[in-house]
Amino acid sequence: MKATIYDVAKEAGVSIATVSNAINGKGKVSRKRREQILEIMERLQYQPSVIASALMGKQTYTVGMLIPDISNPFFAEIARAVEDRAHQEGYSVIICSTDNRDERVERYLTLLQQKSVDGIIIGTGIEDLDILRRLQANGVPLAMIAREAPALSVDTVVTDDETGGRLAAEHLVSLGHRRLAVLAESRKVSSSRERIRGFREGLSAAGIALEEESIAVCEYKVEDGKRRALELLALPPEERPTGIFCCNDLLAIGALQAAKEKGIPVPEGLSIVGFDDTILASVTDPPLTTVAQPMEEMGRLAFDRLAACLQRRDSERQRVVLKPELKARRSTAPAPQ
Amino acid sequence: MKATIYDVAKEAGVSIATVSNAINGKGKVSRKRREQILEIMERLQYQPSVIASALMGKQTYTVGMLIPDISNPFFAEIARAVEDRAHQEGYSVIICSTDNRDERVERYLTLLQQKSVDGIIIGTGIEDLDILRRLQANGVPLAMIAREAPALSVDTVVTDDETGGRLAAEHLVSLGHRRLAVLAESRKVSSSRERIRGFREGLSAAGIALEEESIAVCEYKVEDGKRRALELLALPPEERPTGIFCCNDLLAIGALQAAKEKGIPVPEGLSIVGFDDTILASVTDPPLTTVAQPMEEMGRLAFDRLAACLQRRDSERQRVVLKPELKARRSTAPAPQ
DNA sequence: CTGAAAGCGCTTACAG
DNA sequence: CTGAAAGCGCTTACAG
Repeated sequence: MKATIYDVAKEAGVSIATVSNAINGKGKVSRKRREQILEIMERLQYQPSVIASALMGKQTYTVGMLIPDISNPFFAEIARAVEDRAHQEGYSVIICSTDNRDERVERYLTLLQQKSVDGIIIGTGIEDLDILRRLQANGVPLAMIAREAPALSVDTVVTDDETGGRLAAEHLVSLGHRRLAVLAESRKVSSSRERIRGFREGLSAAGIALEEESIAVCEYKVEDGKRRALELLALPPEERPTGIFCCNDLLAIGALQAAKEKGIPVPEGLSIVGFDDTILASVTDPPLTTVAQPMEEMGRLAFDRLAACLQRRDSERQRVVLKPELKARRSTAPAPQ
Repeated sequence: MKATIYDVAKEAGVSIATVSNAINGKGKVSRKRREQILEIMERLQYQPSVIASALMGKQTYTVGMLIPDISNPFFAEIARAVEDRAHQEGYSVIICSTDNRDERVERYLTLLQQKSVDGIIIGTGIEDLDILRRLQANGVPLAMIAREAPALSVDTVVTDDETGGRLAAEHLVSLGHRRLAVLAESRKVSSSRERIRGFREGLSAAGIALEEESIAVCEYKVEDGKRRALELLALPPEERPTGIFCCNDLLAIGALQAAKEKGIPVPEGLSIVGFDDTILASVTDPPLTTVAQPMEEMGRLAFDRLAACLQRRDSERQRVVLKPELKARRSTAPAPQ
C-alpha cells in the first residue's frame, strides 16, 4: 500500500499535525524533528496526496486549457509554452480540444470544475459569454489567450490582431494587388474578426473595398480552407482575387492546395498570406508569407496572468497586447497584370 | 458558495447517503425520490466533487500522457486522438512534454502520482526502466504508445517499426541507391532503434552494408536534423550518401533544409525518406516520401488499452502492432549516376 | 515546539 | 427503500 501521513507520523513517533507542518514549513517544528521526518518520508517513499490536501481547501495544482485543437500546430506550440511555465511552478495542464463547438466547451468546463482545477486558460472561440460569466461567478480564475471577451473583466494575452490584419493588407497593396479575398475562421473567433477588420482598414486606406462576398468563412482545418478557396478561385481570371489573406496558416495551406489544383502558380498568379507563423509556414512549397505571433511568449504570459489570479484573487485584470510581425517569404509577389 | 451534497440533501429532506445513491444509481432509491433529487441538483447547480469521491477510493477520471514534445505534430496528432477517446469516456488528459529527459520524466511521474491519476500513457523514451517498474509496483495502470519496454509486462500499441525501416530501405534500394545514411533519434527511443534495425536488414538483403558512421544520432528537433545532415553532406560528392532515411518527419525537414543550404537538389541529387506522415510531410517542398503511422488509431487504441487496465486490473497485457505504410511522394528519385 | 480534534465532500457497508 | 456513522488523507485553528 502507498504510505500515508499516518505511516510517517507513527514511524517518527509524532502526530500527523507535526508531519504536516514539517512538510509545509508551517508552524514551528524543531529542525531536528523536521530532518528526522523528512528522512522517514524518503525511506517510506511517502508522496503527499494532492487530492486530500485539495479537499482541505488547498490547490489542486492543475489547470485546464481550452483550445480549438491540439493538433493545430499553432495551439500545440502555445500549449507547450504554457505547459513549460506551469511545470516550473508545479502545475499540470489538462488539454481540452473543443473544435470551437459550444457543447464541447460546456462539457469540458463542467468536467474541469468537478475536478476542481485551480484555473482555466481559454484559447477557444466561445459564442455564449454567459458560460464564462458563470465560471467567474463560481470563482474560477480565468485567462484568455489569443482570444478576447471585451465584455468581461478577465486577464487577456493577445497579439494585436487588427494590426496583424493591416500588415497583411499593406503588404499586398504594396505589391499592387487590388482584388483581394479572405479565408476567415468562424465568426465566433474574436481574433479572426479583428484580423479581418484590420485587413479591411488597411485596404480602404489604399482606396480598396473588401466586398462581403469575398470573405469565405471556414472551419479552421486545411480541407475547409481548400474547399472555400476553390470557390473563390472558380471565378474567371479577370474577376478572381489575385491575393488571399488567410486567418491562419492551416487555411493558407488549404489555399495553396486549391491554387495547385486549379493550376494557378503561387506566387505568380496568386499571392497568399497566412497568419501565426507556425512551423508549417516555413516548410510549405512555396514558403508562406505570414503574420507571426510570438507563440512562446503568449503561452508563458498567459500562464503568468493566471498564476497572478491564483495568488491574489483581488488583483487588477490585465490585458497584454503583443506585436505581430509580417514575415515575407515566397508565397507573395507583385500582382499579375 | 458552491453547493455540496449536504445542500442537496437538506433541500430534499433526505440524508446525503440517499443523494449519493441517487447520483450513482447505487442501492435502491424510489424513482420518485430520485427524480426529486435530480431536480434539486439541477436547481442548485450542484456539481459533485471529483476530489472528494476520489478520496473515497473512486477514480479521478484523469490520466497522464508522457510524450517528448506536444509541439511535435506527430505527438500532437496522437494526443488529439487520445484526448477524444478519453473525453468520450469522461476522462481528461494531462499532457507532459519530457524532451526525452529522464529528470523531467521522473518529475512528471511523481506529480502525476501525487495527483492520483487513474493511469498513464507513456510515449516518451525512457532509459531507466526501473522508473516504470516502480510505477507498476505502486499499482498505476500503464500503456505504452509508439515506444516499447519489452522487459516489462505492459500494454503496448506500436507501429511495426522494423517493417517501417525495411520499407524505407526497399524503396531506396529499388531506386538504385547504394550509399545511404540515417538520421536517428536518441538511442533511448526504442522505436528509433527498431527502425534502424529494419532499415539495415532491408539494405543487407540487397547486399548493402550500413556503416556505423553513417548513422547520425540527433535529438528530435528540426535544427538537430539539419546540423547532423550538414555533417553527412560535407563529404565529397562521390562519397556522400545519395539517400537519407530519417527517423521522423521533423528530422527529414532538417535534412531537406541542409540539402537546400548545400545546394544539393532534392530528389535529383539526394533522396530523403521520413517517418510518421504528419501534416508536415504533405506540405514540404518537395512533399516528403515517408513511412506513415496510423496516428489516430494508435491514440485511440492506447487509451482503450489503458481503460481496459482500469476496469479489470488483472487482465492480460496486450501488445498491439499496427502496419506502417510507405507513402511515396516527391523527395525520392532514382539515385544520381 | 507539539498534539487532539474537527472538518473538507464524498462513499460505503450496515442496520433498520 | 432510507439513514447514521465511519472513514478516505490531509490541514488548520486551538490548547497546552
